[in-house]
Amino acid sequence: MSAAEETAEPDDDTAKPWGEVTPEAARKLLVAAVEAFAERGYHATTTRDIAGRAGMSPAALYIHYKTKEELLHRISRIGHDKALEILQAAAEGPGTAAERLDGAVRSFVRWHAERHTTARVVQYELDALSDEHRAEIIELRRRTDAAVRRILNDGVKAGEFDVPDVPGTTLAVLSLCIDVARWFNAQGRRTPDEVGALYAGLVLRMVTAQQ
Amino acid sequence: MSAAEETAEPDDDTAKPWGEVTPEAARKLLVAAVEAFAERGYHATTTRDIAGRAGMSPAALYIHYKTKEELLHRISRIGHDKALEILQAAAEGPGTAAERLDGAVRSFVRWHAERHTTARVVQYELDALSDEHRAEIIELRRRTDAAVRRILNDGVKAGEFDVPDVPGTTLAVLSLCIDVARWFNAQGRRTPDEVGALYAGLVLRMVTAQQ
DNA sequence: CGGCGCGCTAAGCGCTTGCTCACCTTCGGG
DNA sequence: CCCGAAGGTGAGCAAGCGCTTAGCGCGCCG
Repeated sequence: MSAAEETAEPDDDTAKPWGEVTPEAARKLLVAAVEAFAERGYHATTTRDIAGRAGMSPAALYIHYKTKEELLHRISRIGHDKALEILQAAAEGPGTAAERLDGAVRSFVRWHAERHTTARVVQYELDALSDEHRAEIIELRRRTDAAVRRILNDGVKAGEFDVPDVPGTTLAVLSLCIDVARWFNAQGRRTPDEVGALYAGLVLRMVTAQQ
Repeated sequence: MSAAEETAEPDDDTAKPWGEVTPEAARKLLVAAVEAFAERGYHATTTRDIAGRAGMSPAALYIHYKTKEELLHRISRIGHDKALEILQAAAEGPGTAAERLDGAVRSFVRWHAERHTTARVVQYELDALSDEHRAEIIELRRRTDAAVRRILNDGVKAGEFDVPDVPGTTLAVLSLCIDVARWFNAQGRRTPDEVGALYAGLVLRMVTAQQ
């Protein structure tokens, strides 16, 4: 398994979204599950539906995953890892706090728009996870929150931002970005880039001193 | 049925949330369904669970509602009516655009926080509705959107606001408010009033000219 | 005070669910 | 050239699902 992973290029997870899921059949099943969960929700999706979308028999699912919940966990875990990676890269990057916040919101929103099927599963199907799996994911979300809070704190310290309630504003910024997954429609008028630019501008106004 | 409704005071739907659902047993079932749908989601909730929470047998549900989906529709319809009422009252009220926007966000957020179980069902279980019922609800949401957009347009016309993209900003404002239903926790540190005040302040910064 | 109708229940029907199991194919190594 | 592991299938099991139906208790009207 790790030998197969090494044959892939190291950075192709942006180009090929589920490149880290290694047996071909397991990836096909996982992609099918993402689509189905995003469309109908976890509980309304049957294992027969997932297998059918992947062009396989229902039993094939259980060769690669122990349960339907394990499939959801794999999706949620990989998605949260990606989300955290995006925000931490923005938080630890160069530039002023304003520039980093702009980049963070822009890329986080773009991810929620471009990959809104995945994001929908990642953000709205937490309750369906088992207790242990949910706890693991919640820890990742805590770190996501911390990355944004760090940018805001930096900006306040540098005098760039005027933010009376940093934790509350962190919540609002993440909230705004995450909700994109709920309403974004690929057939709609706005491209992911446009939404990212719009939202980054709005967030910067929220934190900038009013004069 | 209308005779029974007339015996209630005209304005008690704020004090007694589901006062408009008239046979006592039907209301108990609906309240139980709201709790169950909010906790587990529509598809993961069984009719036995709803009836059990209401202290009745599973069959009792079908005396008052034709199907489980009809229950969801009743909840969604009443909830959307209430949400629209809140925003239209704010939009058509007196005061400057800034004052009306402040009031709109404050009361809309407060509703999503205080009644976050109901709001969660209303905002996140649209997909489970039948096609006709979903179309009816989407029309209500269009009007909700229009109420906020009207405030923003008024503010721009009056020179109070600097909003380059009114439809996009309308989306963002509603998005911010709606997402409260996802994360709000009654055991958390913030009261609905505090969140409403915080969010109203952030939204005003989003639309106010920067100078 | 008899009986009628309404609100409710116990039991269960037909179906779908997540998941299993016996079996089949394919294919690289001795 | 056969063999065993890996990956797949068809059929089906037990459990749980939404919903129905036959019948029960009880308040109300003649």
